[in-house]
Amino acid sequence: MRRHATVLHLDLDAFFAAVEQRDKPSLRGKPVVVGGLGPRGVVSTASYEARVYGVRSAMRTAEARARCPHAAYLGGRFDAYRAASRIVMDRLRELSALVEPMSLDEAFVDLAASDEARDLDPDALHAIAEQVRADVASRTGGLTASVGIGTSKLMAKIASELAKPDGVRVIPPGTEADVLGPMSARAIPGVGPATAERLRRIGVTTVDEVRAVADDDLRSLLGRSSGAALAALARGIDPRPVVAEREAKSVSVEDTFEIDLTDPRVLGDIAERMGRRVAERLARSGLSGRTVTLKVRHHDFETHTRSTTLAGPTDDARVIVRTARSLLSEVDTSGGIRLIGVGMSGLADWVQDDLFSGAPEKHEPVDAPDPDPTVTTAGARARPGGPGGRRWVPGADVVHDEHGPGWVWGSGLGRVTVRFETRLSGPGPVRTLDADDPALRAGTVEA
DNA sequence: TCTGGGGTCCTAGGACCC
DNA sequence: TCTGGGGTCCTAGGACCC
Repeated sequence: MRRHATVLHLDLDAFFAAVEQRDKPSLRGKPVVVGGLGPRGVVSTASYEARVYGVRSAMRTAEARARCPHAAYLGGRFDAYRAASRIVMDRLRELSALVEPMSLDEAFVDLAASDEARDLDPDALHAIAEQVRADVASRTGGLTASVGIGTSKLMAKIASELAKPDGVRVIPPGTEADVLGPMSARAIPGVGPATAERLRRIGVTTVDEVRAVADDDLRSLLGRSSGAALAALARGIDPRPVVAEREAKSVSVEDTFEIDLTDPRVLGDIAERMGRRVAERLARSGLSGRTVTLKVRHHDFETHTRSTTLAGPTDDARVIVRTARSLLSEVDTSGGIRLIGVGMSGLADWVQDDLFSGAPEKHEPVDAPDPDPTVTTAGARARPGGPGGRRWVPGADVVHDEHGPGWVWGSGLGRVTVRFETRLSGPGPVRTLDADDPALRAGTVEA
């Protein structure tokens, strides 16, 4: 725990709704709800005027309409939100170089890395927070923010929550336990509905009561990692640093349909479009990924994922789309599907084309495919086999046809062997073709 | 007119390797 | 030939956050 309160947390009040009220004066002072407007939409943000009627984030929009029929219901204008967010984050970076945005409307700032915040007594911190809030309001055209300051991310976040709306709260060092103790265990980040229910069943509802539980008991109740984390957080111990840049670990796109869909061809086309969007976003970020995941939510909300890990990273829309389609073909859609999604993980910040050009542009690929790749699928393991030289074929480690994925099994003497197999179909056809066959690069080898 | 979209982290089991 | 422990990778699911 830090000896000084050097972590600041800023949270914009009812952000999306506030931007709408700022840009449309007729909405000021009135209930505004931003969220999905379709039959299956949910509330993203409710203005404070709408909250009076019990409208909350994550509530179904239909229920919000029932509670507050006279509110303005808006679908959201993310370009405007992004622009406002950028202004706020820039202001925070004037305060300290170490700013960690958590979302468009929220960020942590490490004041220990600040030139401005040298004086760390509570009154001085209060003044800094008020100055930031005033600047945010003037630069964004009137948006209000709540600011909390404490000795850790946990305490700063708790403080901004206590400051809401439109306020400041500093939790001085040494007072953490007093502030935290009487609060609901739900106030601790990481304690959601499921964890709160488990705690309730052993008679624990407040932070003080969490603190009274032996660490070992918390671990056996919640798992090793979560249990240990909760035991520490309940005591105000939170060593998590403020981190300015975090690398993305996955990229995904998903969509809930207005009505359940059953036609595999329609669903396949949707998966195709999603795969393309994932590829675009990867390419725009200069990323590629190895694991393609298909997410399917059935009519009854049963949700499943299916994934395939490729032998090497790609941002090729054709490969992503074919893999997603192949995964979808394993799913029974006859009962009705309400959502599908396509995602990519196992990201690398280089793309396979770099290998072709022979010159990695940004970084040396630290986890580049082994020159003699061993390819793993769920149920089948293939390794480059056969006598004679073997050669890595960039971009062609996985190819597809109607049999599912096919793996480059081995190559040599200018020839490449491709074996088609999936977990479901088992070993399939084998083809041998010239190493420079364009179908290899294109991933369109047929069995 | 039940339950969004984009993420992160954790757990657990099986396969495989040494 | 049998047994086994530790580490890593992969898949799937769950909880959580904003």
